[in-house]
Amino acid sequence: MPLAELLPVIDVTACCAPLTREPLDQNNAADLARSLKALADPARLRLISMVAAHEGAEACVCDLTEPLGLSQPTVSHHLKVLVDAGMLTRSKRGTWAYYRLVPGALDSVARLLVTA
Amino acid sequence: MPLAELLPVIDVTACCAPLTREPLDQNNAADLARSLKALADPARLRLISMVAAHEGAEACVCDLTEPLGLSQPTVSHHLKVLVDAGMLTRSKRGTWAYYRLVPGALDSVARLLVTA
DNA sequence: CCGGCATATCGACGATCGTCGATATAGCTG
DNA sequence: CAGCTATATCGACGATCGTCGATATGCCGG
Repeated sequence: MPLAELLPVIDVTACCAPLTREPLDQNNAADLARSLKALADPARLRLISMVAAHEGAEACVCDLTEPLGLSQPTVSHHLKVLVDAGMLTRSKRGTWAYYRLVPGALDSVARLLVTA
Repeated sequence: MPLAELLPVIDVTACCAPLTREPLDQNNAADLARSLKALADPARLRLISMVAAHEGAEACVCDLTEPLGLSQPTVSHHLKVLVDAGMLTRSKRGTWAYYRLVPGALDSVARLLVTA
């Protein structure tokens, strides 16, 4: 299963009950797994937290490459994975591409995991 | 990075602030990524929800193989991944191995994702 | 002690991932 | 227009993953 098969941008918001509430069917399991897979990488987690922490709650690739310690193509790749997963938005202004958290995206995933 | 490098059983409970609160350092990012990676598979998500939904909140491999539609070795493998990640416990009684949710394990992960 | 069952481990396979350097694209500056 | 800079895409590589069938382990009933 490729990280985000064909469709770009998953709507993480639209889903079901927490996974401990009732048995997950195959489709819901695949959707949630896709979201989790996008998050399940140290570089991407750090990117998310760096974007959130950056002034104005947005950051461009140039802000992220050096502190992350990975090459520019790799950073762009991870950002694309996060955008395709619906976790970040990309807005290009001039030469720069600015990334922001999608409000509620992380929370939707968290809500599906929580047991209470 | 192998799914759970050498140490069995991660203590998911002991960690830091939500990832949007402050920038994650490399170690915390790696730990959280390891937990998420364990969850980021449709079969494993369904196993968790099936265990939670099963009577007595526990289930043995024999209960899970057929509804999941995967071979017995594959199911055992996924269960081991979840045990090593600290999400499930295994207790052997006679010929059977019973798996249970670790209370709070999913919630700890969820707490790290939430932005509010 | 033997046969059968439940489970775990092993070894293999094809598929996917994370990373990089090289290159393409696009916008700004002069 | 020419050159620079920021970013994205491409193609490749080694590593990891999910799956399976075959086999090992461990337990129970006769």
